[in-house]
Amino acid sequence: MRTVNPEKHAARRAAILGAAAGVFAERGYEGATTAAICKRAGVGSGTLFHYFPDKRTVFLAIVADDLAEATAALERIDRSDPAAALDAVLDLLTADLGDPTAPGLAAAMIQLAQRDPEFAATVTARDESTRTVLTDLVAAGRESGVLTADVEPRRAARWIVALTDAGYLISDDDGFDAERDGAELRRIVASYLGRRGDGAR
Amino acid sequence: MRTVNPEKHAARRAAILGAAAGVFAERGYEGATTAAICKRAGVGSGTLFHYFPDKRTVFLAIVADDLAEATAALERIDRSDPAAALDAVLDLLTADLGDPTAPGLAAAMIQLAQRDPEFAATVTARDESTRTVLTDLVAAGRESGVLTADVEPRRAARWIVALTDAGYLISDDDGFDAERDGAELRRIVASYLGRRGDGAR
DNA sequence: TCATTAATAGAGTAGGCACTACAATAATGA
DNA sequence: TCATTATTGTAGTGCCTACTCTATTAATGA
Repeated sequence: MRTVNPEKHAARRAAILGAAAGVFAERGYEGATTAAICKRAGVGSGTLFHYFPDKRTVFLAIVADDLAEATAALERIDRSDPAAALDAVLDLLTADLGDPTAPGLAAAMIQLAQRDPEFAATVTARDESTRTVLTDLVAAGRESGVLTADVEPRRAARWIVALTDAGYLISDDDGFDAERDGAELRRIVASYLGRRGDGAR
Repeated sequence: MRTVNPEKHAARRAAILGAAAGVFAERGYEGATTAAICKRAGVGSGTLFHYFPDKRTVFLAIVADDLAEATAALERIDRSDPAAALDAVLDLLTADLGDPTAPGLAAAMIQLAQRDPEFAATVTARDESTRTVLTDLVAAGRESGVLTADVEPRRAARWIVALTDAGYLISDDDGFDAERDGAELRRIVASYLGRRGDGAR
């Protein structure tokens, strides 16, 4: 007999997904070849297709894993103080601003979401969980008086997410600085929401 | 003898580019097949490659044409009043927010720019002309006192462009409304720049 | 009208792609 | 140790791709 070793399996799987994320980021979904993914992961094509039925599922797994991680991180946030919680969410959203693969990966996701409804749903779900939390926080912040701007919480939440996405899009520009531009992003959000007291943070 | 008819040539060329833009938007750069472009444009593959040497050049032409158009529109703006000029630039930047192909096209551009330096330069040039104008306007606005926020003009210009780009990326979301969300975008920019008087516009 | 040649379509081609078939290896339980 | 089977690599395979070749059409100038 022989049973599966779940740790080894998970490790190999993660290695493949990591390599795949890099290739997808550099070449887009269609441009990424399974051969390139195999090479970077250091496995044969037989191995790749032993772990995943097809290329599409590989990409889906990347997003699904990230969704699970992001959701878990969101749930760990203490929401008793809206202002502090808002900062914490922004920390999460801007955490990977220095990651050079981020813009390419985001572009690849948008691209596939364009014509793959199931994939689109996964991506939407990822944004949705963040938006829901932000919507609540903005509403609570306005009620408690910390946020003074007259905004619709739901719409504001969407734009805050969009704003951080924008950060990833320009993060491969010359002159982009993860720290300084991260601070700028917070300043934009703070002024948008009419945050009282600390202008930037 | 027979000479080229520049009008007919330009018309056919434009028809091909229009069809190509749609296909690139829907399927991404690699996912777009020349066959699909030909079919949508209603021409044979021989015709396509009579007008363009290869697929990459087709995409490059789309961006280059758009760059020329955008630059011309920017130059037409009266820059004597910084506040009004800022509004005019924002009008230009948000003009196509209702275009359903915009997010896909933007994603395809990011994707190809990732690994094609010449293409990346063209895209950068497109953003750069807008950024330069915005940088000047923000600086002028601060000097004249219309803009009260303590921002670096250059960095602010970059973020304003990024913000509008983000608008295009979320413009295929459920609940997105070109007019309302366009207004929201202006509100964000206005508060960010500390625009005096009219909060939204 | 007629020679010239731009414009066009469509069949064809070489190469690259996702994915498979299969043989070989090695980790497990007994 | 040995049987079992999860795991792996390699050598395909058929399909689809960007692009080419060539024959045909039709617009122009003389």
